[in-house]
Amino acid sequence: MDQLPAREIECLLVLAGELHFGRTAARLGCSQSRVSQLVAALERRIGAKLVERTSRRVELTRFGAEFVGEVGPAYQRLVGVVGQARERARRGGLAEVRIGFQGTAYEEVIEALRRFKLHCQTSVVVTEVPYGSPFSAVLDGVVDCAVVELPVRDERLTVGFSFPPQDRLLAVGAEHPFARRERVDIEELASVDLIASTGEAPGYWLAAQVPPATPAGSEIRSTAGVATLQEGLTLVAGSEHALLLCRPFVERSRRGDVRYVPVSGMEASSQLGLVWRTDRTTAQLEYLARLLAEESARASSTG
Amino acid sequence: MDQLPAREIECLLVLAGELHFGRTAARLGCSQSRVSQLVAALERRIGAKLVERTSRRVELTRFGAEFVGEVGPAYQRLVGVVGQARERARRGGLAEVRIGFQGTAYEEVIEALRRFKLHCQTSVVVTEVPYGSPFSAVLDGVVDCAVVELPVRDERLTVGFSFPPQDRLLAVGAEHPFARRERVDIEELASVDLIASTGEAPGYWLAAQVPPATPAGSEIRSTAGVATLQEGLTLVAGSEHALLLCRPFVERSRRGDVRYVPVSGMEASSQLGLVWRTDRTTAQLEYLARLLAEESARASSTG
DNA sequence: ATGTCTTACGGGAAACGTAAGGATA
DNA sequence: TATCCTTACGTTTCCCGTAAGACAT
Repeated sequence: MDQLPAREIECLLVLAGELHFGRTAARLGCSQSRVSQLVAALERRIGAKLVERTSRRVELTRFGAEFVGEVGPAYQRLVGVVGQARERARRGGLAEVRIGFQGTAYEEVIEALRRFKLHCQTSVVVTEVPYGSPFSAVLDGVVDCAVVELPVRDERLTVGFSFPPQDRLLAVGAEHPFARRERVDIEELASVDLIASTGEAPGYWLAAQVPPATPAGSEIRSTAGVATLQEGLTLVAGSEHALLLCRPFVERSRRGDVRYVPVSGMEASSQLGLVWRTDRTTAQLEYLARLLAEESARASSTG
Repeated sequence: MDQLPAREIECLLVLAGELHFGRTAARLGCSQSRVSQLVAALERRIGAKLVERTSRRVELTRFGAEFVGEVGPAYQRLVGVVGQARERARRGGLAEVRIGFQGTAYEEVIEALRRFKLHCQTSVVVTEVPYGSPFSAVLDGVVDCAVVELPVRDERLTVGFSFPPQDRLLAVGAEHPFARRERVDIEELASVDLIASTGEAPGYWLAAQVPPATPAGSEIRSTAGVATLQEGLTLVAGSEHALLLCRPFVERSRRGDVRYVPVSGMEASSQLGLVWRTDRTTAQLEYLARLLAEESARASSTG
């Protein structure tokens, strides 16, 4: 099987419209004889006369007309696809951007995505990434970027934007000793059993989410692990375990059988950020980061 | 706008499947370095990295994967269309054959068409051509061939097959002097007013359908013309005009207000034939002619 | 005679392979 | 070191334009 004769097809399609070798040559930007050669070559390749031509008249054969009718759309489609790809590349973007989220998305993120889709003319696919493995999906290329809990210390990952830090609350069951407290001190965490995340997250990240010790050095117990925060809440509701949560998540998932207690000394200890693979940095992702920054600034000034 | 990079696209598609330059080169029948060059050229042309490659690992970029997903189907479709055209050309046929009929088609013609469609894998479009202009549609290329009344004396037209000659009957109104006759002699046509065909048919053809004189030399009047035979019958029914018809047509269109009288001396004077443009003779049309011959022979032997 | 398509032919670009280079495991 | 992709460079192909030829009006 030999090569697709793109030039010859292009030539035939133009000739089918012009029915004149000279004008066809002009539109193609080549010599008239070249048109003759191309058409002849295509006819040889196909094995049938496509164009009926005397020195005075040019018209398509019935076979040629049929061929043009079939090849034309297919050819135009292929040209269009390549052209669109060029265009997208010029604007540095993908046609479909897949974004992962840990838990749920802020309102300002939703608004940023709306503007992003509009401006970049891309479709956005939102996926939830496991709470315990925030980076795997990004590193594996399952998503193009993700909004995840920081910190990220990985050469392969870039943090395009960091949201303002948020407070952390301690979630405990209604029967828990801390359930009625207005506030607990961070050193008091030594007396609870914190729920950890199970997953492929690196140690430094897990330690940031579930501190292994208080600032004073007392060890913090952790005998249970969960894959998602919802699982964690369910576990909290019916046990002595406790769970550290950021404020935005708490506001989105209050439930009656769980109490949320501020922790003194942990103010502004939770921070979300937009992360992507460093080797897949694109203008498009950087633009998304900028949009998030704008929307975040707007939200903090009006809210 | 420059050329469609068919080779580069083909190469990328194979590489997307193999994820290995060496195997891709083997499948393409070219050198490994050529694969590298082609991919690099395509990336330069598109303006984006399509393939992530180290000396140890080859994988598509997200952008590349998207591009392959779009280009692949379009490319395969175009290749397929060209290939199908080649195949059709090899078997010498059209994908859609348009056949014209004067009046209606015989049963044996229908059967021949059925076999034709099956064997040549073509679709058949049946059109009615004006009775008075049987050749125009063929010459203009509106139909690829036509079953029409002979004779045809035209260099530009080929008669692929002639049906057996059929008798002609004289159609007259119920009140016409000949209405109750068992038979009329051809010389008696001098006393009727024959309906002629209006259209672009050549003189010799019109004369054959509506003789201007009897064999003995008496002139035959003709003061009215119609475009179709149905019009002619309607005219006959309510006037003194008469109309010459072939027997198959009479059998298919009897009406109560018209009488059909055999004409002595005009036996076997009507003949249908399959006609096409000489300069568009194809094996496919010749095959259709052969099928008609077979079916015609079968019909005359069994009927 | 003029406009139009085809054929012949030569120059030059680019398609391609070989071989050397460089990176990774 | 072995594998595998890239780069450099020379060869060959064939792309393409010029010019002459053929044909119809």
